[in-house]
Amino acid sequence: METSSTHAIVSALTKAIVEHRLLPGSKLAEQKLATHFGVSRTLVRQALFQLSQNRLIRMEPARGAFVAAPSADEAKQVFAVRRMLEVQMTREFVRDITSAKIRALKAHIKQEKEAVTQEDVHGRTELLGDFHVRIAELMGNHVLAQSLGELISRCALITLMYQSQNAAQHSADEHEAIVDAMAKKDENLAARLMEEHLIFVESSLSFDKKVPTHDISMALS
Amino acid sequence: METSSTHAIVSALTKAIVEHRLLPGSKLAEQKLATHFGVSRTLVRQALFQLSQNRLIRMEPARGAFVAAPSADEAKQVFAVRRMLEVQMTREFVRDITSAKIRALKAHIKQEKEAVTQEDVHGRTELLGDFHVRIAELMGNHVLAQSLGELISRCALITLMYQSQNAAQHSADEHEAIVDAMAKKDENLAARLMEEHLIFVESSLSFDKKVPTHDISMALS
DNA sequence: TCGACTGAAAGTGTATACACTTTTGGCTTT
DNA sequence: AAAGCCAAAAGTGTATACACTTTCAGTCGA
Repeated sequence: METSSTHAIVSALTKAIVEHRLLPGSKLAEQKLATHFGVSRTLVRQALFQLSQNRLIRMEPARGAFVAAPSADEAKQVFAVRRMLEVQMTREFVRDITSAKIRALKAHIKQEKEAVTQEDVHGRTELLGDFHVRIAELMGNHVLAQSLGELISRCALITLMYQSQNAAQHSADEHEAIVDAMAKKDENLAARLMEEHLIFVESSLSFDKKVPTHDISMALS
Repeated sequence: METSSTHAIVSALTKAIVEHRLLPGSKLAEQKLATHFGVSRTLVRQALFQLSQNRLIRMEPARGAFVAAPSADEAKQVFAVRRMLEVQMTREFVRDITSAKIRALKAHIKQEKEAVTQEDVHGRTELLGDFHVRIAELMGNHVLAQSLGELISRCALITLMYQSQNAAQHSADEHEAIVDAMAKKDENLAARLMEEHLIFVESSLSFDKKVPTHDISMALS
């Protein structure tokens, strides 16, 4: 099972949602998606179910699927979990660090900075989130990487909408400071910086904006 | 959408898998499940997809669904994530503790001990896992509770199979010690006990046993 | 006797059909 | 002109159909 068709649909929709080409609240009509992707509603439904489990969309009985619009409260909870997880992750990462891992993270940050200066909004948001997943992967813990990835894409729905370029620049700088502390094997400093970083990201969000909705085929084309 | 039929199937299968009435490796044939639950394959497939996302089953293309058999390595990773998450959770829980929360946890432990002395294997495993989720719920963080719940049911597949009554008794005792430390608002002690507890649970597992497979209708009846 | 072939049975993957619910647009009524 | 109402259109929820793949039993050949 799990033929690649549905996976392709999930990926395309995830990307569109996280990049805010599909805005929170947008209706995702099954038949429209089906014709867009050239498949039957069956596969679209499978994809939508999967997305609803990732909390990227919500499904209302007999009414259909809509792009999720996480509440401020939910966002706070997601960030609280990320802090719990990532502070400890940072500590364990430092305990088992190698120069190769440091190099990998520094290379990543270089990419981030380029995306920021080029004002590549989609690219930069993806990279800024990937930094955290990257650490998990470098630890070799795929379960951690997956869990964290889900949490991050869940709040990407929020961050991307409201993160200014300034904040993005700041994030990249903080990533750099974290890696520097890691390189010095200063576990406590790295952990503290990571915590402060997450607190900063969270505090830089504003939840009082109103968002319009969007046309599906335009967003996916 | 998300009509309750599929949810009922997911619950029934989850329970059967976690309680080891369906053993790792068992085939879950769609038509058999469909007739068992009195629905069409459509709904069964939805349920199976959901379970595969929770990693309770794995699906092979054109071959079908099988109860997952997590590897020792995967189990280690899951426990590593749990430690990261729960040590911090314990700290934050202590910071915001009330006597009502302590009472709730103590009541829970009482139930655990009863299940252990009555050798109620299914009940005790559920309760021992629920203790951890309960803490998350008492913090009011549903995201945390859900994430943790998924991790726990994922390794329930492992723990239940191999946990002896001795180990279960020991777990309940450790839960008690943790709550005592919490009640004293000793954040460091509570966190350390939680970490040691998780290390103990993990170390008490053995992965070298072989498991037979099972008949579906027998397991679900 | 054992292994390789073969065809039927069983099972999965996707599309379609159809009942039922929600939405929509216009018509009536006040 | 605005509110309520009804029928048609659109959309969701579940079952079924059908093509294709895997599995398995039985047969043939070495």
